[in-house]
Amino acid sequence: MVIRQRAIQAGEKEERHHAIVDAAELLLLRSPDRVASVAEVADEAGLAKGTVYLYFPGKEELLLAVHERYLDRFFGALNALLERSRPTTFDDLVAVTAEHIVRPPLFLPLAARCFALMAQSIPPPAAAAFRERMATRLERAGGGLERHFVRLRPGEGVAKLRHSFALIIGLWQMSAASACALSPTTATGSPVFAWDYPDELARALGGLWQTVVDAPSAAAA
Amino acid sequence: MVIRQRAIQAGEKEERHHAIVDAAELLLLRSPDRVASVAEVADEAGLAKGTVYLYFPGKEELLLAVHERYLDRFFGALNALLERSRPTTFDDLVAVTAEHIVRPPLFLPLAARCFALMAQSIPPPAAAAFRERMATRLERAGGGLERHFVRLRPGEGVAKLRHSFALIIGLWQMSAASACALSPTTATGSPVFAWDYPDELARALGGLWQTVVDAPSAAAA
Amino acid sequence: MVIRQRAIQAGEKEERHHAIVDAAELLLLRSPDRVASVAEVADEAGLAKGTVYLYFPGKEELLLAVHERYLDRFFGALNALLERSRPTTFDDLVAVTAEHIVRPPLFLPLAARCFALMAQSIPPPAAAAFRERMATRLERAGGGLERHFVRLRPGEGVAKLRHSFALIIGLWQMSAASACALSPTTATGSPVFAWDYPDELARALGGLWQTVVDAPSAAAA
Amino acid sequence: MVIRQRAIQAGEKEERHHAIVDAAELLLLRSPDRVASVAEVADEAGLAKGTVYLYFPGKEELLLAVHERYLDRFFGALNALLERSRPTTFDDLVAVTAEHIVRPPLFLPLAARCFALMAQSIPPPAAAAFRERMATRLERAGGGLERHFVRLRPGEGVAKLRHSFALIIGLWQMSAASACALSPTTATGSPVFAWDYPDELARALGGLWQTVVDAPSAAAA
DNA sequence: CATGAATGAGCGTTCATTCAT
DNA sequence: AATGAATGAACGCTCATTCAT
Repeated sequence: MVIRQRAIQAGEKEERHHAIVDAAELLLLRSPDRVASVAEVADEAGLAKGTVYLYFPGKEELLLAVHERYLDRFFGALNALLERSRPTTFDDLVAVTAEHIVRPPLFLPLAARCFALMAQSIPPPAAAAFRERMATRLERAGGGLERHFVRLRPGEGVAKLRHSFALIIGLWQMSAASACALSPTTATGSPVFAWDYPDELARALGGLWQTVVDAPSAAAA
Repeated sequence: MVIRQRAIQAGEKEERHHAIVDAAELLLLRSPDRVASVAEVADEAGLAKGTVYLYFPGKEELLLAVHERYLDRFFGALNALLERSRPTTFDDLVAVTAEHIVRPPLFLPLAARCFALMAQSIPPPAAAAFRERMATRLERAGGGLERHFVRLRPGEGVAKLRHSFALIIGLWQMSAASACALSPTTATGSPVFAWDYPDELARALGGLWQTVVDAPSAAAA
Repeated sequence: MVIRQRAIQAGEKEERHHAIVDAAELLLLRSPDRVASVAEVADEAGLAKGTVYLYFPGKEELLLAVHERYLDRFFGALNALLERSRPTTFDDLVAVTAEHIVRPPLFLPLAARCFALMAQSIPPPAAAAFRERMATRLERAGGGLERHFVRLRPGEGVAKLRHSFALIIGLWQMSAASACALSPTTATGSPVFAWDYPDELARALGGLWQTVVDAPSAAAA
Repeated sequence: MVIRQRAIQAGEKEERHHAIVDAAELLLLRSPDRVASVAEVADEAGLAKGTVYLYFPGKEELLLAVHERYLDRFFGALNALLERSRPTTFDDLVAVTAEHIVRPPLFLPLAARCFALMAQSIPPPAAAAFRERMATRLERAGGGLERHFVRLRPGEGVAKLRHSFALIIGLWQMSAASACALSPTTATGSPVFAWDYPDELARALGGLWQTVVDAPSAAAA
């Protein structure tokens, strides 16, 4: 095996951590239907299997790290949007969602898998730590939403975010489940399942946010 | 080595099929965190392992069959509601959901698992067949909704149903993921994740249906 | 892999069981310093790895089965000796020991390993079952000894047997530990460790049985 | 990343050596069923993993060092006993054995493990060196025994010691193997294995030494 | 001297699926 | 139709040891 430099400086250590997450992500992208084995991840990162375990307690946590990176990007963009001085519109929110959640091919399948992981394979302390980190981001974004959308009462920002996320995930799963049988032959019997995820999501979110967004002018009046 | 009667009669075949699904469901209920092996299911059903494969092409399809039975019960109740002569209220819908989706301990975890299955393990033809069967039920229920809720334009009944289902599933997964780390110590740092699924679901569905439901007087008029 | 006939008759099953134990024994003999992996054993037996687990709950039990077969042979010979009509002498006992314990190259190393196994890796119920089976043989042999050696009071037969076995095992371990460093260069500094196991064992057993054996004529007189 | 003083002084070197053995012993005592990893030992000693390898060629030798320390204590006490001016009785010997071998919770399990080690994992030169050191102690003690017990002919002192040691070790292993399955339920079918190690050992040693000890009057005469 | 990051061989076990009987 | 014996791929994790710094 290629012996890379040892990571002795703190910075180098973070780099290694990063490299492993990168490798895991790459492999996930390359074959979306299966989770790569730790051996494959290590190989892709140019490290030995054991080395992965110096940086992650286990395979689950590694997967979660990939997921968290995507979540961070999304929340980063969302909070940037909400903390600008300009007002934020519903369309802005949809755009951020499209950009960071719908467009990356990994976000949604990974999120779905990680929900399952959290509920069974991740050791409770790690799960709790993850949850706490997410809570911080959620609260910040929730507060931001309440500032921009005056119809949201205190606490409703976080709740709306939660419901939106649930909708995004749930709808994607239904879409993915439906889509699997469609590709080879386009012979779709019923049009009930022939819908496009991004469009349908926009409509669904529209329905969920309708009363919050509908007439900002009215609130201003 | 008990050699059972052959299930020659058509009725016996269906009975066997049923018995296997029953066994799978029972085992799923008995230990919710793991999926029973085919051997266990066969054992519970009083059959040999190989016999299960005479009735189901594989383990996935067996799981799907359990899921479908729950879905059938739900759609049966929903369609019964919508096809009565009396008007149906939003509260009626919530009640049916509570009764057939939230209350049974298996519906939601099974649904989440089956979505994942459909997207990767179920052979496309089987997935398509399942989808078709669901499509029938969905369309029927969607049409019923449009008759009872006049604000729903043609096609919106099915869409609203879809969105609701997505919300129900997505929110449950978030709830399950959060809940895992909470039980032992109630010391939750942030209240952002400390919520009750049924309550939160009611609120979320309320948000989604708000504009459809808001003015029942119109329907009465 | 070679697909052997399926073992459907009870006799065939025992044959398979036997074949696996044979394979394990052969591998143990071939490389005495390591325990073969289950894969190797299966391979040697011409079976698939999984098949081994149809016949043994785990690797430990397999090893124990090899050990037990040796023990059975020894106890078989010992009890045959004690249940003849002719009187049994101490030399007879030594001969049986030499034949079934000292001569087979596997008995002693395996016994030592199995003691360690019993104390940690074997699940208690299996260990208890093994112990019970041995208890039966021990008691029978102990009773036989008491009939042949009149100086042994009730219960002392089993005890003497136990002590003898402890001596046999313990001395062998000391011998094995000493021998390891002797083979390559015969340059033994001190003669304290330069002894031959069989000889030394005979002397040690002589010491242990001296008062039991010494003057049978006196007892007869 | 604490950088410790270099152990330049010879005294410091020995201290380090000692500290590592102490750590290993402590960990062995703390969890008797498993052998601590080198990392744990290093940690317990407040050193880095690599440092352990500056003081010991490998893990086995470390274990052996712990064992040897116990052996030294035993031989120290035994030789002190034998080199007093007062006569030594068999009961004195039993008492020393009880004090230094049976009572310390580590002696016997460690001895059993080390015998296995010697026979396979320890490199022959190290094993030979260990053997030599033990030979010295053994011969000295053997000679002492011959002075105190007149029935022992030249060379029999060492032999009797060897046999006793074999009996002590072997019987302990049988005891440990039997004990494992007894604790939870005292429902032991057969009493053949229900015996107490210290008692049984006393009886067994009594049998082995009987002819040597029997007539103390002769020594007194 | 001391460190600790990196290595990578090693292995028992499960279980969905097949197919000879 | 039913059985259940046989298959064999798949994989996470530990930990003694090395060696660059």
